[in-house]
Parts: sequence; structure tokens; C-alpha cells
Amino acid sequence: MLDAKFTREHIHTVEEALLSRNYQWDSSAFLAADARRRELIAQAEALKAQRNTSSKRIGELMKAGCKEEAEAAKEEVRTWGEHIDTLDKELTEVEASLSSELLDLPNLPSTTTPKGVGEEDNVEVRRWGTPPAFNFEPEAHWDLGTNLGIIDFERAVKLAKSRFVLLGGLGASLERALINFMADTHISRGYKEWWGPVLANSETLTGTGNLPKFESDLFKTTEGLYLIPTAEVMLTNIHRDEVLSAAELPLWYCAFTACFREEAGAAGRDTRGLIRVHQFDKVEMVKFAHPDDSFDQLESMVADAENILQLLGLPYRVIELCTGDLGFASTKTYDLEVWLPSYQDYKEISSCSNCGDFQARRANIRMRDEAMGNKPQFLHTLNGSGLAVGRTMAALLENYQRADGSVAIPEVLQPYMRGIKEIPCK
RNA sequence: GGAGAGAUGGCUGAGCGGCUGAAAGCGGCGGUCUCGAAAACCGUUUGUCCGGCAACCCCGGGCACGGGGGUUCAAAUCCCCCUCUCUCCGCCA
Repeated sequence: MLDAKFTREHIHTVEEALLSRNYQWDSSAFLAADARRRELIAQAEALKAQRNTSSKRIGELMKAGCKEEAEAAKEEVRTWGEHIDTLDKELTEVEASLSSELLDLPNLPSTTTPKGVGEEDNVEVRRWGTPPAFNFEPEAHWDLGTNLGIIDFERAVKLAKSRFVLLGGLGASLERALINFMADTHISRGYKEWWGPVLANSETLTGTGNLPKFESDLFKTTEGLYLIPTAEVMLTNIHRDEVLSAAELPLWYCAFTACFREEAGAAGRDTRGLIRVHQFDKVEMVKFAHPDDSFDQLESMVADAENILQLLGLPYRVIELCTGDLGFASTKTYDLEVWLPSYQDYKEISSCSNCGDFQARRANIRMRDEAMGNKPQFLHTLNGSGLAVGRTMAALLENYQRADGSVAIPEVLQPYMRGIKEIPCK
């Protein structure tokens, strides 16, 4: 959420920044409501101040036994009260429309975010590794997985519906191995691990920016809870409505969870395999940072995600998203894209974002810094995938496949796979 | 699912409808003492919104005792609804 006061005072800057991410905002309704809000507050508060003074006097008159005078004063104050009610009622309405307006606005891109309208304007920052050159016809992971008997798409559909996945045997083991390998690696680099609910209430989803605007992306239970689309939701909201000490920042958190996405608008895209499914596993990193160094924290978070790909020996590139391609809550984002032979292209496997104070304001996550007046102020939140497990498995199968259809297990994963070195043909 | 209890400041915990933004203790911060520390003692310590101001200092005012409504000149205190938490029983991995 943007700061109302900042938005009011820098309305053109905000409009332009939003436009740079393809969001055309008509600010007139906001400005009118904002002005009306302050007008109503001024009027209502003046009356309330009067009322408080008079009420105090009435109490004294009653005590002194001046009954007549007290009754007269009561009558007067009563009419003020009616006026106050009218003003407050309108104020409630104005504030509701104001906040719904603000809740729907995306974050402003950082000044360092490259300008652009879409995907094609994203900037490639660096590449690591070399895509494998096969001396045979490589297979896509959905065929590999099916042939090896470790992925069963058909039975998954029977159990749930399309876009769900069933892993069997070494496929299931590989899933667990990847999760543990990723989490352990992050923990060894200083992240604190958490485990928590994969259902979240609406306040939690509003805090991260998934609600109210993107409800259709989420699975909702009959209890009014939502299945989380990412552990970012859980991790970021851990400190909702809290005031942290600046001295304890930055906090580095990570968690493995299942993630659930409705993918309502993705019909026809990535329909095969593990790339786009309703339920997938992910190890997520979240940081709470001082505003002064959140951008440095973003760089190191990207390095932590890259580290996983490097240890797994998977070729990838780092993309910096342009303003037009930025996610709703982000001010600056790097995507990691892994090489997928079946796509003959790089495919997103991690997204690391600095959200600035956008989520912190929504979720009311603040810090107290003695060097900055000791008043609570919003901190910065960051999140990044480290990594999406399903897509990692897809990349692993495809990049490590051999001519006979078997798949080698990278060395770092073998300890997590009971020492197994390959997934053999059936 | 059944029965009951509760929700107050960073924490514990008081609070006859007006003198309570809130006692007391703990914690935190500052000081006295000390070579230094501890102890003791003294002082201090909520957040937010609106307005003034160059100002996140400060000044004036509003609001906040889980959330929402009501009664009243006036509500932490009375009434109603909701949410959440806890305890016991039942069921259960």
C-alpha cells in the first residue's frame, strides 16, 4: 500500500511511476476523497473538543447541585452529538473508499528498476553454466518422468483434477531430497527456518498484497480461509502488527511449504509437466530489513538462490524485471531462469523481490531505530524463491538425462537420496 | 461437537459512568553512588490521526482498554452482536 500523505503530496510522481508499470491511475477520486476526509476530521474533532469540555463542566455542575444549569448544557451538547454522528458517518464512508482505492494500487518501481513495458524489456544481468549438448534426442521431463515411473499425471487427475501431480518411488524421494537440500543450504547461510499453517486468513493475505485484488488466484475454504500461494505469505505475516528493534535487523527467514494456486487465467499455458500446477512445493526466503540496506539485502538474497542452482549444476540466467513486468507488491525484482531443454529456453525458477515498505504498511510491520528518533517506522520486506521444487525437478530430469532414458543424481543430492546416484530405467 | 471462563500499555495485573491514557509491579531508558559493575535510590517510559511549524523536535486537539453497534451530556466501566483465546468433556493423527 502506498502512503496516503506521500501520494497526495507527490501525485504526479506517483501517477508517472504507476504509468511506468502500465497502470493508468485516475487520481481525481482519490484526491477528492482525501481532501474531504481531512475536512470532515477537522469539523468533527472541533465539535468533539467542545463536547469534552462541556461534559466535564456538566459533571462539575451536577456535583455542585446546579441541576437546572446542567440540564440546559446537556440539551446543547446533545445537538452537537447529532452533528458529530452525521460527520463521522460520512467519514467512515470516505475512509472506506480511500483505503479500497489505495489497497488496489501496485507498488512504485524503484528508481533503479529498468524502464520498460513488458517481458521483452527485461534486462539480462548474467548467465551461469552452459546448456548441455546432447548427442541424442533429449526428452521433456513429463515424458522422462512417466517413462521412469516416478511421475504419474493420469492418476493425479483421478485423485484431484488436472494440473495436479503424483510422484512415486524415487520421484517422491527426489522431491523430499530437494526440499531438505535447499532448506539446509539456506539455514547454513544464516536463515532461520520456520514451519507453519498453509491456510491463512484474509488479514494475512491482505498484508502481503494477495487480497483484495487477486482473490481469484487463490483457493478458498468454506471456513473463509485461503490456501497460501507461497510461504512468503506466512513468513512475512509472522511479524504483522509488531514493532521490531532496528538492532535485530535484518532477519533472514526461510520455510518449506506446499503452495496452492488457482491458475485461473493460465488456461492453455504450460499445460504439460511440472511447470504450472495447482499444488507445488517451494522453499521460500523472506527478509525483514532496515530501509537503508534493503537493496543490498536483495542482492545477497539473489546470491542465495543462485547458490542452489550452482550447487545443483543447473545452467541459469539472472533477469532484472523492467517496470512494466514487475509484480504488484515489488519495487525491484530479479528472476532466476533455469535452462529447460524441452523449452529450448530459460524458464523462471525463482523470483526475488524487494517490496520496500509496501507490505510493511499493509501488514503494519514496523521497527524502532534510536538513530532515527526512536519512533516506530515501517521496515522493508523482501522475498525470494529458493527454489520452486517442482520446476527444479523438471530442470534436473531434463538436464541430467542420459541417452538410455535414465537420469543422474547431482552429487550434492545423493546424501539426501540414500546415496542413490541415478534414477534407472524401469 | 457439548459445557464454562476470559480479552486492559513491551509483560504481569488493578480499575464505584465523570478527578483514568489508564494504579502497582516487572522490563526499558536516563541519573546518583562506584575504579567499574551489581544492589539500592531518584527520575522517565503507549500508539495513531488532524492542525500549526522548515521539522520525524515542539505546541493544540481527536481517537484507541479484542472488533462493531447501542444507551448517556459523558463509557475501560452499562446493554447487544461478532471474533479470538483458554479450561474441562467427547472425538481424533
